[in-house]
Amino acid sequence: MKTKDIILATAKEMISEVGFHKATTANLAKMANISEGTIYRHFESKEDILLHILDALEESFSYYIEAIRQKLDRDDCSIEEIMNEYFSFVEDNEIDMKIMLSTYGLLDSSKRLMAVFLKNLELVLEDCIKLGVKKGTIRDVAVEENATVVMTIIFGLTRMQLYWPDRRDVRAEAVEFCRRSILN
Amino acid sequence: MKTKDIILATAKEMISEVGFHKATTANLAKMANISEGTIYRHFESKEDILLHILDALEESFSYYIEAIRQKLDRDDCSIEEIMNEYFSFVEDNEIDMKIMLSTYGLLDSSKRLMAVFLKNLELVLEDCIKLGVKKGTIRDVAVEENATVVMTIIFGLTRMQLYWPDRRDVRAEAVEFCRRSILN
Amino acid sequence: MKTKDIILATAKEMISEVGFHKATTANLAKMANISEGTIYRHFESKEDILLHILDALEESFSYYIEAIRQKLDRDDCSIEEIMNEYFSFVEDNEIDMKIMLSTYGLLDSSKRLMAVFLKNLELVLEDCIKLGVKKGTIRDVAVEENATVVMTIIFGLTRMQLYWPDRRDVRAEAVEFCRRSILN
Amino acid sequence: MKTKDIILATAKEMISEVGFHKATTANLAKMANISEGTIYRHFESKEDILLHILDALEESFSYYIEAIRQKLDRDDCSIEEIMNEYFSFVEDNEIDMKIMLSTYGLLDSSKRLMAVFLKNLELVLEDCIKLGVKKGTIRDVAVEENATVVMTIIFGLTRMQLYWPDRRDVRAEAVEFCRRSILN
DNA sequence: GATGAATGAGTCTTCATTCAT
DNA sequence: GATGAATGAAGACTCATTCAT
Repeated sequence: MKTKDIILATAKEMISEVGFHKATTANLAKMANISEGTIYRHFESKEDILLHILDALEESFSYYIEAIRQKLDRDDCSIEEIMNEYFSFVEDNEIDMKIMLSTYGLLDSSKRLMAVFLKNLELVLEDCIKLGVKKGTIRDVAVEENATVVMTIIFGLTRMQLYWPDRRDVRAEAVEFCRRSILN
Repeated sequence: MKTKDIILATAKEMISEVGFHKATTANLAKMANISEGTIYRHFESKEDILLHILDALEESFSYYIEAIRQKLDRDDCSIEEIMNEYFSFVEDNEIDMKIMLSTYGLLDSSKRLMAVFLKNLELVLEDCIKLGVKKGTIRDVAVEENATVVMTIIFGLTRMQLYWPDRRDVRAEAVEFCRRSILN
Repeated sequence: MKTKDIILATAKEMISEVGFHKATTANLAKMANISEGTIYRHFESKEDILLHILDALEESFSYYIEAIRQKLDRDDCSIEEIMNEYFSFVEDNEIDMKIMLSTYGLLDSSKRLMAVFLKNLELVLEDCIKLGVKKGTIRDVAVEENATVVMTIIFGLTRMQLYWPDRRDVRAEAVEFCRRSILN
Repeated sequence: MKTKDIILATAKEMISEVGFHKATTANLAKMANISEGTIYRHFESKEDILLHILDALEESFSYYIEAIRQKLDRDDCSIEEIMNEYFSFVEDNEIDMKIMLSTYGLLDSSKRLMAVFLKNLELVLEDCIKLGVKKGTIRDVAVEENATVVMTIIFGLTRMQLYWPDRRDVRAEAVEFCRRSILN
């Protein structure tokens, strides 16, 4: 494992656990078993580390969205699929997601990325609902508003899952909840 | 207005706007038109200020819960009422809510208070659903799981509302969404 | 003596002796018997200290120039007087002058101030020579060019005096040198 | 061009442009298209590079002085010749001269070399004036003091020329100025 | 000879907290 | 109660130098 990746991995762990501010360069260096100076050989600044983490997450997310889009194009995608795949995505990117959520307000990039998440999730849900309404599998509800509601539910659920892992996992019930509400 | 309240009010504004870390005691003193030393005559530490803010919020929340409970006792409370009243509560305590949400992860007290919010909201929803099921106004769904789902929706929605005020307000649609899902 | 003045005085001494770079905030604090933090209560940055020193020097210089100008207005000023008074000025502001000369190249303000010195000295010499030529006490030489030459001599001499105090003091001979060259 | 010479040439350029402190080994390596480690294969330290530059300048200067000395021995040298040849010397060694002048105060070697410049210039001027006085071409002035004055003028002029290249060039007028003052 | 990653001491700066007045 | 100057520990970052390859 390259030093840069060690730094990145250690930083991910630290930031997700104690937050960006308490993840100091001194602690990071100690935990990664490198010197503080080495951090700056691989990253321009402490913020730059965060940027790299967020960039990687953005790329991962774009793949998820791309996969959903392809299914939508093949007319082969349901709300529950979007939800479940997103739940999987979050599980696979747990640490990065926590970092994005916890650095919102600290960094423009973080806020921007979160907007990308919200917008894209909303758009695929819109398209999916539109399709469902046309096919008759989904009730004739206001498309945009309901897409936003479902997006909000998804987002709220994953946040709960990430930050309160001890709580009852209701993702499956949430899917059912949505099905009952908008499926014919 | 007493000095202590001036400090509290100024701190609220600053913390909700720039976050706990960037709200320095120096800035706080300047904005409150007092000296830095005075802060420490009224509070033990910077963290202590936050604690006071959270305590006040907890008290406000307890009134809200109490009101709901009384309605429940009179058998006079619906899911939408709980939701709408909570939305009102959040609107009335916008700044404090933002502070709680943004200091989660920084302070144990903050996390504890949030657990109080989640738990209480969940409990009243549970009772409300139980009652509804008994009365036949609500479908025969798993009570606890659905209470958790609705709670998650409510919580996700208010966070969205607080942090993305520019986004479409879908609180009314969300209420409808829930009604369709669990009402008979 | 106020803390700010203690810092300023200590900084002057240190910078003039070891240079701006080696005059670290840690050393400054130690030598001034204060903590490093105190420096930043009185100055915005290390550079800001230097700026204060240069500003004070600029003000002192403006008084010197003003005095010369008044003499010129009264038609009561000779080249040797300008030279001797400037030598006195430099002696009185020895440390500050050394700082200006040694921070040239580090700071725009320093370069700017030096330009002020050169220009003003040059201008009063020009006026003085012009007057002398008119009165017939000075030979009919190119005014501007000779003013520049004399200014350069003065400036070179004072630098030598400041940085090589062990060298033979030839300020008096330099005055004579100039008199022989341009006086009738 | 050998690696050592590339380093030397690049260092000269950098140091004269941005100063010794801002000319970091990292930048130097980058600009010279070598690795940082290579610098230390050819020089003991960053300071050592400066030493080499100064040594080379000292050697060049010794040739200039040697040439003047030979003319003096042939009784074939005037003050203006010494001045003009020195001006040429400085023009030919502009960068090195700037480095010496700007590192004075940073390095003992630099100060020592400057003393060599001053002393040698002074000595040849002394001998030249002595000769002139004997031959009757120069007035009967105090030899040593006037040598020092002329040396100071020369040194001040070249510094001005190097650091304020935009200023009016008065080297020719300065020569005239000196001629008027001490020539018969 | 050359590389370039790694080092760690040192730099400026910030900020919650204390205390004499 | 109030002040505000002083503190000092800790923060992010820099850079000359080393060393295994």
